[in-house]
Amino acid sequence: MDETLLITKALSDRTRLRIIAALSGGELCVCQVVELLKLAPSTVSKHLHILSGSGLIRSRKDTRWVYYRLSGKGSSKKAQDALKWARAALSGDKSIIEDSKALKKITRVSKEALCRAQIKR
Amino acid sequence: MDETLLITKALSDRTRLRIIAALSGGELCVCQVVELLKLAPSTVSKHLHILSGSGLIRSRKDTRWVYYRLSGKGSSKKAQDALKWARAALSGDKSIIEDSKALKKITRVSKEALCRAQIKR
DNA sequence: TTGACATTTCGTCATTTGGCGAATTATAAT
DNA sequence: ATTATAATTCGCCAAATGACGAAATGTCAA
Repeated sequence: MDETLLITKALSDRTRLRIIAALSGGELCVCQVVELLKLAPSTVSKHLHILSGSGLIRSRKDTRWVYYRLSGKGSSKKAQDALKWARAALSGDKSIIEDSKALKKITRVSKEALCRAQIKR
Repeated sequence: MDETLLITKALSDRTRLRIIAALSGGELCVCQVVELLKLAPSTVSKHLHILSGSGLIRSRKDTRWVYYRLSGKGSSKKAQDALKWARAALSGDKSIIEDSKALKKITRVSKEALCRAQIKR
């Protein structure tokens, strides 16, 4: 029951649902999620930590950046099924659609503005 | 997103997950759920209220007793799918199995001991 | 009608949660 | 080496949550 509870608790927050939906479009680095949510980096980091702990998302570190993605194969069936439900439940949601629009802009400019160092290489 | 959040919040508590699993065996009256959970009636009532508000369960009043059941057709697809996921996630869980054993005893004796008035009719 | 019972509502309290900024860690640029 | 950047951890605070008992509500029994 503990794993199930970790999952439902992870999904029981508006911000974390937004993160799940945002990651449905592919992996994002923390700074991009911060830009989308307009929350303090420390706050976002905590949410990502909670989602990670539930097995719903995974992280990968690339030099200075940490990228998060929805966890696919390799995660538990419970987590996969929960993700499937959550993504379906959120699809079509008004605020989620706005988020994905905002995300398009963010991923377009992030390489210049958000992560300036990245473009300089 | 609000309905989705109501559902995930409803599922994000150990006691409420136990209630969902308990109702998988069929409807129960509040006093039976109280007996199973060993919590104060007021506490159980509040949990049932939260689950009702999310659309995951429904109630029916029969004279002096109120019976709760998992909501089926007629509830939203989100709720139905969430229930399906939750029930699958909980099936086989150790503490849930113990609960269902305890429930067997409760439903067997409740008509005599728990709801004495009921047998007197 | 009076009393008993099932359930809910209300008020209270301790714990958890979500937010922030400051400090810390790790990595890259100068 | 020093500085700057991305992310995390820590400590703090306000708000939400889950527990209880007392009181209120509605229904049945005597």
